[in-house]
Amino acid sequence: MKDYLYKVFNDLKSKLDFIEIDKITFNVPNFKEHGDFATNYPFILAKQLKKSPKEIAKEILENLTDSENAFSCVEVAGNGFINFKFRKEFIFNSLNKVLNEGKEFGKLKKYFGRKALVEFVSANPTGPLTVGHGRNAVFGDTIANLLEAVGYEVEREYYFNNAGRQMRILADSVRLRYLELLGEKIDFPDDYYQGEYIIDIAKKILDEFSDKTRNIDDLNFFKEFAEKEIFKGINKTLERLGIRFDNYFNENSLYETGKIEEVINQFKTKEICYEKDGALWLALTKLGKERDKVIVKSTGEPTYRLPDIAYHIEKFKRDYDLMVDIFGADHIATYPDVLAGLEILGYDTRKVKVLIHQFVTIVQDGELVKMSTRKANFITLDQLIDEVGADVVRYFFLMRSISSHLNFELTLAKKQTDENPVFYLQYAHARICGILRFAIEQGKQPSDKLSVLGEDEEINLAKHLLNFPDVVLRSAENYDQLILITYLHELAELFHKFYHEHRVLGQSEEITSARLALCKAAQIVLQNGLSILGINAPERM
RNA sequence: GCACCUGUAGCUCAAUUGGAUAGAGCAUCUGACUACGGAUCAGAAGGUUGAGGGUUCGAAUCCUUCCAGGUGCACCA
Repeated sequence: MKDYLYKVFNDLKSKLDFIEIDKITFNVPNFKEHGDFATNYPFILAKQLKKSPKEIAKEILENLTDSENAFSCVEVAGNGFINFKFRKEFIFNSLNKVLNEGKEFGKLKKYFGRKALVEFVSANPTGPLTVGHGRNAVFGDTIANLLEAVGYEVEREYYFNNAGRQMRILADSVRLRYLELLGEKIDFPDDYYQGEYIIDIAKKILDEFSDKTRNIDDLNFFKEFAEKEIFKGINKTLERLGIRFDNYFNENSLYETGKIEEVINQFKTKEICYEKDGALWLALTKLGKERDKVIVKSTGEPTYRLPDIAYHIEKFKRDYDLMVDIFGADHIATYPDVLAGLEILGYDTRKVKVLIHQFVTIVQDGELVKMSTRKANFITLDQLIDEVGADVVRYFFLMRSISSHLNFELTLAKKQTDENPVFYLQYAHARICGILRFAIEQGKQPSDKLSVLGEDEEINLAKHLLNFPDVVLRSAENYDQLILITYLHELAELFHKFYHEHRVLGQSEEITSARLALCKAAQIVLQNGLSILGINAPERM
């Protein structure tokens, strides 16, 4: 429907030369008396044309040609809105597009031929994924799905660091637990990894090597073993949520291939860094930033900024049109430095999109569940999936805007009742499947003659279904999964209303067939939408 | 102290990015199947959008000053 509106306004350009298509927006009004779509375009033109919005609206209206006879009513309303109402025949005929395209309905070509990289999770292999990583993982995967839906060729990438102090402590934690299992009396340090999973890894070493590795004091052995085990666990958890990565990028490789050194040299050539107190500083104040930042410590080790910059340069070299980074709120202060560094070196940072999500807290029985990684009393993502299942986990992580804190209500998530919002969507789908199963038993078929329909609930549902591609587009372009979620919720609601008011089966042949087709279309859109969210559309519940 | 995020119905959150009368779910109260799944539907009640000021045809949204909560502010990542 929106396509048609843009087409109509495009035709208008030959008559009214002030029309600029990319400045026009159409939206679904809050009140149905205002029609199916409305535009505020006359208001936008008012200043430029020095006329009242109302006059402009009238002028547009007089020149509009409805070539396909799609509108039942077009009118100027309020002080200059233009409202459009579509004929039901146009709506129901358009619905055949949904049925014909099936799984492809909602897949767009707009960004076809462009490459996107989505980097997310990127947790270092020091322990199982936490609930916080869960939000990052599910959101990142959904953004990747959305970009795919609008035509991008998407790669999912996991960036990790398996060097440095953290990993040494991890390795030594495992070593000590292993020795403990061998009966040695160990004084386990407070600032080591306390988690149960460390003991599990130690047990695996014991199983595999018995006491042969007892006297190994090379931490590398323990490090590699632990890393392998932890990654295995992380991937298993992600797999349960339906998340798979195309690439794993090891930060260490940047050192091995001399990329870090390269970046330093480039900064030096640009004369944008200087030495002070034995450290190398990046002169960000020259770019109008508040303060300079250290890129190489006096110990000779780079700070995180350098590898992060080098990593992004590698991404640029791989020639993506879009690079999305997904971080938790704790990274808020770090990425501006990285972007500044890239800009100094002449990279177009508009291709980098940084999405920051706020933290997750677990609420149980109205009380905050306190979590601390050091004490290892955190809830792992795996435990969460055990408790409520993958679909609920995904939905709960997606149902809030990323800029808001997320209270994961465990008590609510566990409920298999109408209080749990994910079931509302899934139930609508299961219900449709029920009807379609029943129809097959009775030998009824959907037809393509939908325009025999005309009840309010049928029209409302049909119109909503046709908006799906536009919702996918808006959702992807705004990196906002909530637009899609809200849409699907409304869709389920409209279907339930329709279902309640009108029976599908047991009507006249042509009505039953047409309603079956409407159900089928609703099923397609629900499936396609849920699939972008990575949530199952069950046939039975 | 500085930067970023948040503040909307009793609770958890929306609001097509500056649009028309601020909407959902839960909780509360009323109602609705001898037929396709009642995990549903219809209705009631619930609001000075944290507070004040400003910008304009028009503000929950933008600017500004406060108030409250969260996160970060290292030669940690």
